[in-house]
Amino acid sequence: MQEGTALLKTHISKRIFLEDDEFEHFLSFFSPKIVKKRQYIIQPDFIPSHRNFVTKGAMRAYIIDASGNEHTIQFAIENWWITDYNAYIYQKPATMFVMAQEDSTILQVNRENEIKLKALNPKFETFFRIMAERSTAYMQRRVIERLTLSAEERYRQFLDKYPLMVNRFPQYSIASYIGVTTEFLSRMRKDRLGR
Amino acid sequence: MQEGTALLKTHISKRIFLEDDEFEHFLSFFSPKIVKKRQYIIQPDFIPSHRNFVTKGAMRAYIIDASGNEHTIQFAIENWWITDYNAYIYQKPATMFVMAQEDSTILQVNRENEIKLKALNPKFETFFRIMAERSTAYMQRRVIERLTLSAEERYRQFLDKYPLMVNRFPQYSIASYIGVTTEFLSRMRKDRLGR
DNA sequence: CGGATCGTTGATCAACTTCAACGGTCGTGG
DNA sequence: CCACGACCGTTGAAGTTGATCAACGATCCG
Repeated sequence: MQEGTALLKTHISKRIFLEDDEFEHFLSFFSPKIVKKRQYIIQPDFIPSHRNFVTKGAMRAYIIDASGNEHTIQFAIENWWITDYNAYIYQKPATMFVMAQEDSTILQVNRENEIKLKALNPKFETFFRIMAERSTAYMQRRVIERLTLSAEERYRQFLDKYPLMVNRFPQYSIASYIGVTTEFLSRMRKDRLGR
Repeated sequence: MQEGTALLKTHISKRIFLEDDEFEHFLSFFSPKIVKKRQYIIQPDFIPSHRNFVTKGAMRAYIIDASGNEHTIQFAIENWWITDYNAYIYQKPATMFVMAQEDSTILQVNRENEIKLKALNPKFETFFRIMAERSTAYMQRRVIERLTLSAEERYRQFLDKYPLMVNRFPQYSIASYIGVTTEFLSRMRKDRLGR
């Protein structure tokens, strides 16, 4: 078994129960890939072929808007999935960049294999259903936070929820994730937070 | 067959293929409910027992934040699902209100029946997986819009995407959905939009 | 008819952005 | 192994966007 599959196995077993041979079958559809820091696995205008599970390192998905500003959509470190979700699901050209923030290793399924997996075993289908449900819930929480909290509160929540992310991603990317400019985050940290 | 199930049947058949008896089986887990204007089907602190499919009328999910301001999380008219997603999925106390904006009719599944359905037939599981995947994609688009667009652009997009919603929900609820105050939306409409 | 509900308008204010400049650090090539 | 440039965070000053508060008018419905 490849390096890193142990992490994915644990990840899966927290969501569904699989027999050993089912695990092996499931994992056989994934292939490992090494990505060097600053290298891209998804770029705008190309259809993203894979859903990616990070087994080592740190990756980041972001968009560049009409005025050239960068907005972080998602962070991913070990045990997180990352892709341009819309583009991957509907197999349309990506609008995001997904970039390695550190030298990383990921496990990839491509869209065809994912579809095969879902058809192969109802448990696999269940796994993807649970993932999607939780993602929806997660994204909805993010929408709610954006509607109801101030910039400072959003930053505090971020520190609280993702303490492991804080030191592995540049500050400007965290600023753009919570929806403020680098400068303003810098000022908040200086004026209002004890760090 | 109950009134309204025809809508749900069409809705399902756009996502998965079912035989007639499977349809009937699926639909037998749902029950219709009539909700009068201004009546609530979900309230904070109560665990939401149902996922709701609107067959007639209009419903709205919103949150009241710490300073007493209302924020619309979701609109639903005919053929839309609505619930407090986080609370329903994890069976925790709701944080949202879900209210009928017009006299409405909905079809309800409760959590236990939904779980039974998923276990009963892999196709049913697939249906819920597809719903969840699309919801994730949808919510992610909303996050991206909020990060990259101005208030005016968000309102224009709303008009563009949900022309049917505009006349069925009060303006302040649309304002809070796109993340501005009623007053500011009113001014935008006056100053900058031809209506 | 009368109150609730909703949208509008004006004046002022706060949150956050923009632009420009600077300083530190880190990694890479010569 | 040093120097230089990229990268990143910080700071200041001024500008915008959108919020807040208060008042008013219209409409709808019972």
